[in-house]
Amino acid sequence: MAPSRSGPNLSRIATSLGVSVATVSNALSGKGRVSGQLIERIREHAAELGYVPSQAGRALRTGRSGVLGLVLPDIANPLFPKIAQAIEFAASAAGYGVLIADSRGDIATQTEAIDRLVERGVDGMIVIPRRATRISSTTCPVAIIDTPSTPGNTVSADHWQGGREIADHLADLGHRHILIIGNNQESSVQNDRVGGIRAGMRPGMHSETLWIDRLEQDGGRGCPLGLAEKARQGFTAFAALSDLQALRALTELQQAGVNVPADVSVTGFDDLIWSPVVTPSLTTVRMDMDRIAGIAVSALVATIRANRIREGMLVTAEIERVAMQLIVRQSSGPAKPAPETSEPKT
Amino acid sequence: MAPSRSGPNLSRIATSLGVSVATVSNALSGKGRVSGQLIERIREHAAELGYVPSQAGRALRTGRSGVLGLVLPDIANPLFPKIAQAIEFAASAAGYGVLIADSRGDIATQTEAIDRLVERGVDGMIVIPRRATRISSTTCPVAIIDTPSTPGNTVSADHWQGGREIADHLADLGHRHILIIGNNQESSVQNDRVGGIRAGMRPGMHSETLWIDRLEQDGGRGCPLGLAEKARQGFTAFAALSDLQALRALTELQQAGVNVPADVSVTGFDDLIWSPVVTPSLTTVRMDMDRIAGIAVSALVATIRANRIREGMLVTAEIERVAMQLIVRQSSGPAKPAPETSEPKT
DNA sequence: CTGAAAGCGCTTACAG
DNA sequence: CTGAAAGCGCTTACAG
Repeated sequence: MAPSRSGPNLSRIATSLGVSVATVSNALSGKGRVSGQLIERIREHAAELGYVPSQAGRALRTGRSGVLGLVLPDIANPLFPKIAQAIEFAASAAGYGVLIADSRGDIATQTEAIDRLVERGVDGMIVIPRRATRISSTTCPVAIIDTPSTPGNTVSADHWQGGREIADHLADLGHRHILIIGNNQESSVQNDRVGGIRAGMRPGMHSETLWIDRLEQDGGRGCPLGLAEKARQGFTAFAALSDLQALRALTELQQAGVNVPADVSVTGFDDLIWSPVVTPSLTTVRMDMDRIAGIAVSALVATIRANRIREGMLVTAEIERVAMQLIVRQSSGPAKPAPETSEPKT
Repeated sequence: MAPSRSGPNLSRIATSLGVSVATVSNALSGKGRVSGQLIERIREHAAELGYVPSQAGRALRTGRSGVLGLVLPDIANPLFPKIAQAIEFAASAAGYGVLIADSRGDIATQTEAIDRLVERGVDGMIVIPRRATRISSTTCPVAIIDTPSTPGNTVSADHWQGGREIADHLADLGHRHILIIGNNQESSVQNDRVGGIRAGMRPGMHSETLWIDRLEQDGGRGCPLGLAEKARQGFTAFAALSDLQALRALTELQQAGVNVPADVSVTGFDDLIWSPVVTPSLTTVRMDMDRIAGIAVSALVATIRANRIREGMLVTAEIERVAMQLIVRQSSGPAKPAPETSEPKT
């Protein structure tokens, strides 16, 4: 015999009330024609019994699980918790549960994670892909959150425009020599940001990009990036491609006795949790996670509602770009007039 | 008619192979007695067809969903992503999916989230409760991750012992006047940590606790904690109750021209992502998330496997405490001999 | 070793 | 307005 559930089911409510299960189902869902009075009685009784509908039964019957999958590369990376939260908000507002799968930054794991989600019967999924992965067609609708430079049905922040915001801000403050600090030349997000910053250079401005190998300091022993030296060479603004790198830059400069923002400005990207907490608080650029998550989830939900499941379905035909917003805090300020040499040595 | 799935089901494999669904099911699961040869044929054919078992059907039949719920207060809080990741690892290694529910720090939402997870048919759940919440008994096994000071079946890091590690470390370095910095007097985690630090004070040592109202700086305009002044008063060590506060302290001191670790030491808790990244890298105390998650998940899985679902079942009779580990980095060093006054003014 | 049958809980045409 | 019945896909005793 199949095991029965702990709680009451439709049939128990039905017999206990002397009506049919169909009527109970209709009354509870408000779908079939049931007299107002009976609806009342049934709902009351169901609540009394603490009836909880079985998702398994419903899913089997309707072919819908009411669950969305979320695949991300590494939730411990400080950028993703916010987006995961925004997706959970949006999904749960739309009545969906969220099944997470952390692909641990690994492509094979990502593929496997996607398969597992399909097995679990998700109605659709949102994938934040590992760097430049193409998602092989799956058996359910997929929305991708990535860079605009990724081809396909993607929603994303406009990282390039975010870069322009930074460039404009620094230009307005009179900075002419900008050191861009990144840690991953393969990242399309970082490349888009660099592209935006460069495109925002005005006549007489000049930028140079420093790629850091390792963000952590080796064994805690410290291996400075030589930023104080860069400041001496004439760079007055340090534009990091993420707040984590901005933090690295900010603290190294402070430790070296370079004052931020009096001597040099530091900016970041992403408005991560510590940005408003550090001294000086960090000027950065924020993406509207709620908006991005909302677009992805509602595109997904619309597809699920409209169509039956089809092979490798993608939910957005066009790429959606969501504007990033500049947050000016204390770490950026007017450029100091160049000291002796106006042209930094390279 | 009920909608049929996109992919093949047992019945299709069965007819296509001229055997019964029971045999196919047995062959695939390896349970009933099926001849080796037939098993081979069936599995091959299933793979060829790209058969994916329906979780809905299985769940309905077995009463198990193969999914665990994870309820947490705020996944954007930097402490939780790591634990969420560890839980996802452990669960997925045990063959379970993880449905997340972010309670947004709100107790009502937390209750609702738990109900929703039950509706979705999770086999068990892990709750990281909002501050000092008691979990009302639910219809499925529950494991709680919290402080040891929480009563009930809880697994947790030993925050008190973590505090002792910090106190011992600072004492060994010769520090006598310790300023403890916290931001939440209601938090049992922070109180346990304070308790541990205080308990580790040696004769001649003295500590004072500073509770910060707001971690962020108001509107980015800056509202210093007055730590430089505290340093002048004779405090040589600043023990923050979390790395975020440590970061606040570290950058404020640096900005004020106080050198860390030459002038004063700064320590944190939790080994968050930026701890090894800042200059100087941060001495902190780490909890073994993998261990905690492993204990919670395996206790849950064992309960699920052993018993049928019962009302408000709790999975661990005893509180499990997992030791925290001191990570010494550059932000802590030998105490400077006290300047003029050895007794700090309070 | 293999198959026929029941049943998990639900929803949805359809008949009354 | 209400009910009887079919069926979603699976697993598990049970019979052969």
